[in-house]
Amino acid sequence: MEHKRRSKIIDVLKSKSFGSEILIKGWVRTKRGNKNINFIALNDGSVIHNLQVVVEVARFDENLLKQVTTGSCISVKGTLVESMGQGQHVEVQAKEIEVYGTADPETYPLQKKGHSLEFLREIAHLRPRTNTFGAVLRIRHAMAYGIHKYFNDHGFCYIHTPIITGSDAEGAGEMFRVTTLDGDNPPRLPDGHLDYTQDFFGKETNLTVSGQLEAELGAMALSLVYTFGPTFRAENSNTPRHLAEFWMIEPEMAFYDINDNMDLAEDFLKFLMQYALDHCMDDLEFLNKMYDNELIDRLKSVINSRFERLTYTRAVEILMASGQSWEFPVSWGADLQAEHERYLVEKHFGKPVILTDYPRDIKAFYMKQNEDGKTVRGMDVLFPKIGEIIGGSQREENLDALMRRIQELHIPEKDVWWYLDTRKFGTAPHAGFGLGFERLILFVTGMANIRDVIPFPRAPKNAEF
RNA sequence: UCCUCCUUAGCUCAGUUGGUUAGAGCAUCUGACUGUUAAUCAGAGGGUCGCAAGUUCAAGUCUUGCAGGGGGAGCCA
Repeated sequence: MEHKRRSKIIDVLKSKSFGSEILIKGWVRTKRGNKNINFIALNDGSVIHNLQVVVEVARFDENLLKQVTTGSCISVKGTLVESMGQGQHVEVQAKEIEVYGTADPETYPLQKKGHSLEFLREIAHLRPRTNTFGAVLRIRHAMAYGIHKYFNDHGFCYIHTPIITGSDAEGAGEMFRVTTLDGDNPPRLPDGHLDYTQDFFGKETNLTVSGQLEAELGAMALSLVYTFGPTFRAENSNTPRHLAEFWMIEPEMAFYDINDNMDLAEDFLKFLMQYALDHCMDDLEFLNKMYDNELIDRLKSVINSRFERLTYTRAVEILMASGQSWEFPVSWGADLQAEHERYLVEKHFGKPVILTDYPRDIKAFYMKQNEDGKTVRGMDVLFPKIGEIIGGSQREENLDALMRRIQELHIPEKDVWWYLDTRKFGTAPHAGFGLGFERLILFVTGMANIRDVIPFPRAPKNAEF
């Protein structure tokens, strides 16, 4: 029995083997034509472009062709030919068509005409079949691969940190509880509190808000490590830049100080932008045309710019001298507001900015304390359009200094004894940062809402699909 | 969570100072057309105006509450 292998449309479109027999499979985007000839635009997700299938109506059963509608899935055997029409170089002259799955045109939600992104969010199970989400998902894949490639090529070891954590000391926000206790009738202690000793892990557990503390443990053995996994925040954040479930990349490097950390962050981001330009140009051109006319120029400009590095203190001086009127006043010691960051990145410098040496009271306990007693060696990378894309720091490796901070902030020592042990046994200067994967994808795709760069977004009041 | 705007046909929207039978484009269906490119042309079908209550002779339109969504802010990645 003859068995022919399916060709991917991305390869067919590049092929010049005119006259050869090929087999293609995919989903119908549109069908048009007249009673003599039909044109089917077929897409299999391998590339944003469709392959045109030419159907001589007389050669096929009428009922078969009736089933070929927008959204249906078909298999086509035919001859690869040079296109007689405009708009494409190659097309397939159909000889056999098999319908795998019909799609009732009366009820299939996707039309050949464009849909709003808001509507597509309501049909997230079908939106990968659109040009936009095909492009976003291919870019998202390329960025995930590029991240692993970058770290692998630079001698980093990929560490899998736990999704379920028994520590609530990470201090990165509200957590989702993980439990097998009976929600209707949970065991309670005499004082009324839940009795977690009867829970699955014998203690209170949550979904992770960061893999950083565990990544630091890895860096204290393997020197260069990174995590890349899901992260969960139970914050009631309703913005185009926040998700309850998102993916984060967290490299952690022994023997790096904050300047090494900044060098890595800048080089890493530029590598990823270049990787997108090198491997996703078809998709970027589509997004550039449909959503953001400056997208490709912006990616190139980031690659070619030197990120501006300055201290928080210097940034405050610039903001106070700017003559701008702020909704929130600028003062040393207060966290910078979105409007302040945007001014620095988009107006004052016109390129990515890395702010360092923040007041210690507005930053996490693990950041390396400076000699001035007021600031810590934190760093935030601020990007145009999306704001903070990376947050990181040199870590406090001195046990006494770290202990003082933990006591000041009333962090229970019993929860972080294992973290403190790294400072007790062979401590080393080290640094790291966290990159929000979806924020990276936002920047690289030019999409405006973070719910449109993850297949199935999780956000307050939204866990469908 | 706060501020603000929105919710009318499958989709995107219009709907006047409250007034009789709620409109358009696209999509869908039927027909026409010998190579189309978001094909084109002609015709047809398609609505509990987000949900609930209230004001009024009369509510898509005004008021209140609730739900969902967009934008901005906070929290952050």
